Amino acid sequence: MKRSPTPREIEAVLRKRLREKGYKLTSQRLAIISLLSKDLTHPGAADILKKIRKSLPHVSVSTVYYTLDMLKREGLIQELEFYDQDNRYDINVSNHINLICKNCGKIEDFPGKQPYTYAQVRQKTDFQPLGMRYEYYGYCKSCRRKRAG
Amino acid sequence: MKRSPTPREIEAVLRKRLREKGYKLTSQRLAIISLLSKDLTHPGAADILKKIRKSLPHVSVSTVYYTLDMLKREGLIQELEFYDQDNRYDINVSNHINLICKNCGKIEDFPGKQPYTYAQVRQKTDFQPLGMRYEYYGYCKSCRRKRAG
DNA sequence: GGCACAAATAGGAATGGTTCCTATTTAGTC
DNA sequence: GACTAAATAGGAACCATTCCTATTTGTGCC
Repeated sequence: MKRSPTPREIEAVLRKRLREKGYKLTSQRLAIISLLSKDLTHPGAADILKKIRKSLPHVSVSTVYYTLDMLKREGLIQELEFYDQDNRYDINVSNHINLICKNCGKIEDFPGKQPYTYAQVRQKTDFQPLGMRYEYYGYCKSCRRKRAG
Repeated sequence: MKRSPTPREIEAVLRKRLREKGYKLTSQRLAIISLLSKDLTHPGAADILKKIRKSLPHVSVSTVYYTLDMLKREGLIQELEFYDQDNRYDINVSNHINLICKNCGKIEDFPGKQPYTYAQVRQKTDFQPLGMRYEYYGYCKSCRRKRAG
């Protein structure tokens, strides 16, 4: 059984990939990849900005977007768009199912596999998938508990 | 085997529901539900505005959004948010899978069933789903053909 | 260590889909 | 036809994201 990589290992891989591709390892970029390696709550651009400004107070909004866009283009992170919420960013580039709480905004990963493979979709419809999103909207355990009283 | 309702039947149901709930049947609303009953391409707000202005030239942007919001709140249509595209509106409120072409923007329905029921998700994770979205992004048949030459 | 240069950043302006505001208009009812 | 609450038109406001550009910074080289 293959264990999943630690935050430190994930971060090291990202640093290596960026260096290999000739990207400069600026303090802003290192802060962003370090954050995304550890924070698995799929933070949005505003969250990321707020958090990295704790160590780098003058980071600009445009730098965060520019960096996220670069990481996305390089396939190192995944950008997720959600219903009634800002975009979120996820270090997990594999396809998976998200459970999105309409009350607290938390996003969990669903422990189930992709139900139709790209090949199955292609075969059935002649549509060639390159990406997918699968999301459930509702209320998470703790928000249901609060509502019940 | 139950046949699917005709556009005329869908429209009649929407009119009936609105009247029952005490909504006024204005010319703008009738134009919008008539369009959504016939147009199964999941049009966006801008499309809808453009099309209904052919018969009602002074319809405002805000009316279109206000009406779509009302239909959505009443559960008569479904609002869909997409990656890199404006919102779209769909008369089909049942859960289904969309195939979205990254080239021409066309959205097809995938002829497969919902892979995890709400009950299954609830049971597995303690998360209570109320809605879902399942989408594949890629290239449709005709766009692949064009690209091949 | 210091230099040169392209790449990256900060800060602010611009964008554009959507929402908000409110005076005017209208569908439904009697 | 008149009344009234609901709906509409038009434009302003909003706000996440993108664009613009002068300044700063990492990297490679000496």
